[in-house]
Amino acid sequence: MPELPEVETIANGVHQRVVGARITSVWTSGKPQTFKTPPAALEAALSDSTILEVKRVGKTIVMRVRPESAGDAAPLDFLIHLGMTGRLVVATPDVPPPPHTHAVLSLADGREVRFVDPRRFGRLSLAAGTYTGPGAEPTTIGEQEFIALFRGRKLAIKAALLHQSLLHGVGNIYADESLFRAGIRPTRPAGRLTRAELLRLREALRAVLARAIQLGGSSVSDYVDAEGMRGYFQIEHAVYGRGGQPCKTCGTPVKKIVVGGRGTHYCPQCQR
DNA sequence: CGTCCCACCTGATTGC
DNA sequence: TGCAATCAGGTGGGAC
Repeated sequence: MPELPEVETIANGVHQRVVGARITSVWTSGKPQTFKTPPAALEAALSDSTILEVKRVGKTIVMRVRPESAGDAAPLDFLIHLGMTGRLVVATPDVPPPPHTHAVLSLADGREVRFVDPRRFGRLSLAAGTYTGPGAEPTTIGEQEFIALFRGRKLAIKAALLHQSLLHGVGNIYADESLFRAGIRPTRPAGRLTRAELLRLREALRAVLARAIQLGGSSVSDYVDAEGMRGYFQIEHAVYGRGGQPCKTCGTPVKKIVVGGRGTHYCPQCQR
């Protein structure tokens, strides 16, 4: 479900609500697929800890906690990956937990942080040290570093943008939207793009992500932030989800194809 | 190692 | 209306 702008919106919203709160106990559904760290270990590590910070790294929500019990215990990173349908919501116990709730952190003030995930593609785990993610941050990466990511690569630029060990945080929507804004066809081999095209792509990506964060992300079906609010960037989508409809720039029908197994949208006129 | 493709799940929508 | 097929914002592992 969520890509960088959606994950950032959720992380910021949860941070505002729970920073400084103390986790008193943890409940888990025990569904094995959801837990990269065994549920019992998660419950033990997070119970009686204080939430120092909630932030985004790539598409992962990082909840940094300090264990209370063991005096000078080092802070710990609790990682929440939302997969396609995951949600992280702050609620009060009088609101019944929705179906597919897989983890609940009970806070000392009575509120709960709930992880809900119908398709169970999401993952919960503890990081060994400070989590830095698998790749580079698309919002802050420099020009030379960006260009170097794609050198010599034969895969389609669209597929390369989705490769999290290169750039983390970019998903299907923002790959398509940034390629449109840069005027680059998604099927082009990544290593064949010119320096000028890659610089355009870097700028397009930064602009698209910044604008999407500003609008609270894209709500394509059921994505909501920590407060249950929808995002509004989908209104500004130029190509994603617009197959067959006229290009907003030139009127040519937007094409929908499959690249790297993912639905891919582009304008055959504007993107070369 | 780089790349491709499919499995992993549930639910909403489309099509017959 | 009813039921089956198709599709979905993501990853990770196996095959080549």
